[in-house]
Amino acid sequence: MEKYKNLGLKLTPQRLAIMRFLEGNKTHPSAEDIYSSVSKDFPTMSLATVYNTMETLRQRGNVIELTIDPEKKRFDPNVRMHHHLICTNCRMVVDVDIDFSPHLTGGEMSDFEITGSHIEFYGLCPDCRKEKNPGGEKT
Amino acid sequence: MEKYKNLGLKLTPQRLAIMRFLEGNKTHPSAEDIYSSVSKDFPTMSLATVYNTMETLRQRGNVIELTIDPEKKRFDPNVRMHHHLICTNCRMVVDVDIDFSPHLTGGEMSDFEITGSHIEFYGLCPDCRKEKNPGGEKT
DNA sequence: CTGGCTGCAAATCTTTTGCATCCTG
DNA sequence: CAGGATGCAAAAGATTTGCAGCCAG
Repeated sequence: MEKYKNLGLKLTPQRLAIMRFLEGNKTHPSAEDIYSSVSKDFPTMSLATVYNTMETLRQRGNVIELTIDPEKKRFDPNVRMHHHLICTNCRMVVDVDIDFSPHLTGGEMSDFEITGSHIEFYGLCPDCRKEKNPGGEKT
Repeated sequence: MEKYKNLGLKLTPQRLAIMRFLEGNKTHPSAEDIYSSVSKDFPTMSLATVYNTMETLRQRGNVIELTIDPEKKRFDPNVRMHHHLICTNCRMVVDVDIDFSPHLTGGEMSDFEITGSHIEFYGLCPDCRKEKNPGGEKT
């Protein structure tokens, strides 16, 4: 938790619990995921606090807000530049650590000031392949 | 509109209006965008009909549902493989027609059956650059 | 004619907000 | 002690759904 001490943010038990849950977490949880997990240890935890804390952490650059799920926001404590592989069947998300430095030239693109990029790979995860469940619509 | 005739879907005036609006549309509109535009000509148009129609068109592969906006779904009538450049300030979205065929090997990734990919480029569009409005939070 | 489509309103789900109380620094 | 954080509930948006009436095929 040391890493959070000099960020100028008030360290409440709730925040520590959320940070502990996120530490090294590779599941790309939604606010609801975080809430249901953390509230086991903190029955008084409120979903609003999760949203508040995640927004605070996002502003401080401690988490990234992912838009990979049309139903809800997901969060990623891995703030290093990386990409994602998403199972279109069960919505599991895996980090992809390839390096990709695009060159965009031509037309409207050249007038943009490009600040970043993110690749979404889609596919079927091992478990869903076994299920032989093609035509993978969401849910 | 010929292109929609043999799809086995009932061609109502509302659907035709939506399809006409989408034809060649590069603005990546949300359901609300479609609704407010189309309802000018069809005052009886309902937002629910827009959602219904878009879901139908999506299932038929006539539009793609984009998850590039955390606030709402957006739709893209361009179903060819392409990518997007998104202004982090005004949320304008531009098509990017580069070809990118990734090779994912190693670890969990190699066990996936990869079916597609999509790159999101982030940046500031020409107009927002002029505004000299960095620190581009949404809205 | 008939089944699918529309439009309205209510319901659902996610996320945000107001506010009184609490607690870290 | 003060100001930010919490937690509850209500509000705000986006999207979905139920259902009676309508209309394209």
